[in-house]
Amino acid sequence: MVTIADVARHAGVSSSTVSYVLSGKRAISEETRSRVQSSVRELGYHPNAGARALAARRSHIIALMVPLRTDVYVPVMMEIAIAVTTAARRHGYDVLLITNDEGPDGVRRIAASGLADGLVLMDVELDDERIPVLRAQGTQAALIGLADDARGLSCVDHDFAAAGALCANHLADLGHRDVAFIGYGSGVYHRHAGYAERTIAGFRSQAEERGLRFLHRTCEGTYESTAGALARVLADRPRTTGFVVQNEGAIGPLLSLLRTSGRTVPEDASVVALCQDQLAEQFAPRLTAVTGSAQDLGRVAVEQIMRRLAAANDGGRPADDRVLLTPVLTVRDSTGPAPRLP
Amino acid sequence: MVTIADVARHAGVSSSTVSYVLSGKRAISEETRSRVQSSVRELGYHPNAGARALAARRSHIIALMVPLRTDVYVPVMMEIAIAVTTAARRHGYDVLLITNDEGPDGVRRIAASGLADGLVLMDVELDDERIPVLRAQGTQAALIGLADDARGLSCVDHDFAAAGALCANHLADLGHRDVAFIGYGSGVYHRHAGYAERTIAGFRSQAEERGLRFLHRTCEGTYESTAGALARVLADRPRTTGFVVQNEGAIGPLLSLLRTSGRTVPEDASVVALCQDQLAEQFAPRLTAVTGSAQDLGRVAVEQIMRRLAAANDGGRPADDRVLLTPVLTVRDSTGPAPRLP
DNA sequence: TGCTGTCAGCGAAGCGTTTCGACGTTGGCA
DNA sequence: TGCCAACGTCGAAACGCTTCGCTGACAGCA
Repeated sequence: MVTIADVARHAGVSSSTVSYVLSGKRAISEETRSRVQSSVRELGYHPNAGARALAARRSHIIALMVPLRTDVYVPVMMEIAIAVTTAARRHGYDVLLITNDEGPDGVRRIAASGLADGLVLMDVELDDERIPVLRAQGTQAALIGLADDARGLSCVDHDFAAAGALCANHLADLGHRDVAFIGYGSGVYHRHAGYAERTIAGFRSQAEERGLRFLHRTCEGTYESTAGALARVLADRPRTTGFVVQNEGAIGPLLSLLRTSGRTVPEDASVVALCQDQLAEQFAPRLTAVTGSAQDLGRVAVEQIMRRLAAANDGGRPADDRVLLTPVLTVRDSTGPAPRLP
Repeated sequence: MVTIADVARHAGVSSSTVSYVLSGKRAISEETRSRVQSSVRELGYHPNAGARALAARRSHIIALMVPLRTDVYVPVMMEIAIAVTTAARRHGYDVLLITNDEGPDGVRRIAASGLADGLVLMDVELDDERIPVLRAQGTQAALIGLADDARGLSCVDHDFAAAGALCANHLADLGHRDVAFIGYGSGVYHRHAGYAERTIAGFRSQAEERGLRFLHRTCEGTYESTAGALARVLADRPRTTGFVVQNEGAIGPLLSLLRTSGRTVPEDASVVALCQDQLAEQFAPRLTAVTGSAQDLGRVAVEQIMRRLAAANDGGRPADDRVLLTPVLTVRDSTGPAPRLP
């Protein structure tokens, strides 16, 4: 194992000088710097992470807490996780993966052991029990998702209300009057997942503003469940011509079911999906969809943590901020003018 | 911050005694043990990770290197990642997430800095350039996937050859004579991804044994690409009645296309998917599918690393092992007896 | 009674960094 | 020419833990 002392000896300087060359925290003559740097390269020196963390009281690790749940679209989670990792590396940080099932104790463990300098929390509930722990430990954290009380924290999320509103507007613009919103399973709403509630709220208020009549139906994302939801919609409002789906698992079934029931998309029924573009492109017809960038979510969360860390290090109190990413509606082949109904 | 010295003072013992209570590496009287343990609880002590790593020369972290690529089914990657994390926690380990784009340098960095005690590599290519680095650094590692030369490493993977064979057998049993294999995009085969090659190989040899005539077509997983692949199959072998799909993105399109072309599944055409059960259940009709457990993959990899770590710690040379998980074929509604063709 | 062995616990020496204060050396300025 | 500040470098003290060797105390045995 190559240590800083080996590098120092090789370069003919003291180990503190090597440390300063590497950290850039003090002025070093150009000549010494380059000599040290070539010794580092030549010996293949990598600072010992444990020793560094101990001495500097910074682990250069941020923890990412991911849900075990699979009722949300998994590729999005993965995309966020990878974006967090990539962004963190750009700041010289590594990412520790923690699962949600460790709960508040997990947060305590990570914070108290100094394993991580900061925490990114995914799948945050409106009233999340990890948040008080975070505050108590004084850990720097960024939430992906919005919490009721985010004092002392940073948040970033898609603007789901705007996304819902975009859907309502688009269908209204096309002349639809009766529309249905096929959402997540009831469990998602019961645990007050912010993204689900905010989407519906945004959709609802815009729908009302535009004079749309609408139904909201929960759906577990299976074929049967989708069939049930659709059947209830058509039973209650046979004249429904516009559909908004916020449940990746329900998209395929919904398209099949509409076809089976003799409705052609987009001539007889329009479908707007709230999902990633990549997924929207996979269906036939391609889906008009509302999306936000999952990567941006991860990237922004990391930047928020880095800002907080820097502020805390300068003795300041990190400013709380709250970023909402604007969603985009991409018109494809699954939406069209409302049909004339008999 | 609570240190081991605080706990020692609180319990009226020396800090080495606290350490021994926590690690169990020396005999401690029952009375002392319980006194220390309650001090630990009362003070909320968590050992400082950096100090522990420095002194014990063990970080209690394993690194997981995940692909950035998205041409493999992402939920499977996530499932593996979560299984690795969960399994590692059961052994008192945490998981560091590294992305593939760091390549061999990433491996070097992690190993040389002592950040992780072991490494789990996903998406291993047959001739992977990270492997020599692993060997050179003497890092304990487990590969998910099979490499050409795995000396000094442990491997675990699905038995893809057996999976391919299962598909061929199933279709042959049902009386199909002309079958098609819709695979991944050509890039996957060009980089010699083991899972893709081994599936085809297993399928091919069993198909030959059973006297099946078959075609292999690559497919990018989009609607167009699937349409192209299917069109070529039907042009070359119009009597094809059996389909094997190993490409999650192609499943939905394939089913739609078969329907559009006037073929009912399973009466006119049978479809076997190589995909997770969860996905297979989402389609209509539900798909007969061949699967292995992604969770087991992660769990086994962690156990392999733990074994290697334990062996290395006892001064021994860790035994290389290579585990192949047996896949399972679940018959659902997408396969049936071959139709009588005119 | 003295010797040996076991058991519990203690003290101190690291582990490899970072960082603070100190110390020559220069150069600029009066 | 003398003084001071800035610069570049060094030495040493942490950082909080693990672990090795040692020491009493006590029991068993001859």
